[in-house]
Amino acid sequence: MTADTNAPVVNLDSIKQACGTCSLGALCLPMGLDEKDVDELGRIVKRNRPLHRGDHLFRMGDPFHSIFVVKSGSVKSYSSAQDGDEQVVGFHLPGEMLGLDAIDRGMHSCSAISMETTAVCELPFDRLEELSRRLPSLQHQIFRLLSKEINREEEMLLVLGKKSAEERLAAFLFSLSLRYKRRGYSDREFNLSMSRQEIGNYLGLAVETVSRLFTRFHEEGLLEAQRKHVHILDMERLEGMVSACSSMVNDHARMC
Amino acid sequence: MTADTNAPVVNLDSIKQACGTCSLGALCLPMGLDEKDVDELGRIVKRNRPLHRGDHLFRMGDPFHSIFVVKSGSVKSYSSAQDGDEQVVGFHLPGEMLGLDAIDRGMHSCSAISMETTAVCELPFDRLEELSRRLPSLQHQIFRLLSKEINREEEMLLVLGKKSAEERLAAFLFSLSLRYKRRGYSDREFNLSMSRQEIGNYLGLAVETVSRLFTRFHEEGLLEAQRKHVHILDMERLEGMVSACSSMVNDHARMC
DNA sequence: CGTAGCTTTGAAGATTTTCAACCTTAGTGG
DNA sequence: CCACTAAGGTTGAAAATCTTCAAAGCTACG
Repeated sequence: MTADTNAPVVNLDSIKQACGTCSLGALCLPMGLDEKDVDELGRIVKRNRPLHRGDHLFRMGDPFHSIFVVKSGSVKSYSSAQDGDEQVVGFHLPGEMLGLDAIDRGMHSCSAISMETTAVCELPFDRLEELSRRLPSLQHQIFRLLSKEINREEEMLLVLGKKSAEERLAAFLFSLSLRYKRRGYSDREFNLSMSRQEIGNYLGLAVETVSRLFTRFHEEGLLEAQRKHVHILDMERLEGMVSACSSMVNDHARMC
Repeated sequence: MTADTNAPVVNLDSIKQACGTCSLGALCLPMGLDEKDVDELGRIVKRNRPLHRGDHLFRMGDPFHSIFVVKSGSVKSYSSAQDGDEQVVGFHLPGEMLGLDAIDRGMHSCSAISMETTAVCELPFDRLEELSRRLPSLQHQIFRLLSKEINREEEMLLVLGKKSAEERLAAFLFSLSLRYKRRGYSDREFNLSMSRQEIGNYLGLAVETVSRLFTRFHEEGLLEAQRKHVHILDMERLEGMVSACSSMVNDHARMC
């Protein structure tokens, strides 16, 4: 099993090109900003030291200062009920943003934990807010970003409210596939950074159900799955299982 | 059965007072805006003719121009999967906002339909955006609004992902109660504007399950329910059933 | 006053969870 | 380098929850 299954298939330049105006390392920048604006935005970005697996980016109740963009690795955001078990709110892959739900109350309403070695950019929100006053296109971009996150969660409501266990897992895998593809990774072969338990906590299913579904998908020739490593064999059928519904094709808020 | 169970218990003035800077009829205005700003905001608000039961405010796919605030009545927003059955995304009561999910793609990603005679204010988003460039506190308010909607939906994810049918209905009723209370209506007695089917489509349950739960709640002395009319008898126990989880206490984005 | 549309109720069925046990793998320390 | 261990993953059987199907009751409205 190769260790770098998730390595880019296309080179960074072509991603940048596809994104329009990208810089700031892995951070995708809003389109519609000129070079000077991008510079200004670049100046407020903080680069933090990398997080290790299990490190918290923030915890529920922490005061809100910044939103974060995943540069590499992956982050899980989750809220936990009194009884201890967690509802995973989202898995954040490189290029995706988190912390947007904290703007309202000025504190984080869910926790975020690194699922592997992860690098993030930190965007202090007060600076971003101030900058967006002067840059209309940035303001618009942030409105869109927030709206995008609302959309993603509305799709998730549809999945949790209407879909069977099978459809949920299919939608989840298809969504992951799409998100990797968009970033130039393989859409057919990747390593999950989350456990079966965490997938269950995301999809509202018991671990055992998730495990059984992986087994069934395997038996049906839909995919090969050895623990974290997933190889999708029949993408069309997978898509068919998903697009019976409107799906889960959105990734998290991204700047482009 | 009185027709005006949902009539305000306190008078309008005291609601205004509680809201801070309220005007524009039933529309609550952002706090932190001075009178001049409020005037400016007031000038961009369009007042539409009232909607009748069954009128669409917008449909999925419609181009996005405005966000809406419910002044009186109630609106259901829903997305429908290919197979026809709908997932209710939210019920919008007076003072609550809808249409925020359309900003990202420039078109509505769900439909909104009036559940009874309803009055709404229309806020053209381009004007709002332009105005918020000049009014930092308005900009901040809109960021918060969008974030609040993300929060509400994250709570809903927790409900759909982790809660039993009983807990879901309890959370729903408790949430309604709280939202009515905040606006000066009775929190113990109100008329539902949605059918059992629509409640089911919101909570991810079959109609029959919803109906049976109402019956059970009635038998247990939790409430009296005659079709649309609900009288909560044991608020503490209801709250207990809900706060076992973190609940569904948020209403939709509101300006104050 | 009749009818259509909601609501309720019962019984059977399906899906998913729970409980319990066992298997596999990665990591640890001898 | 190997054995051990803990954590994660899988599997089976029983149980619970919820849905589906079918039918009947109620009520609002024309």
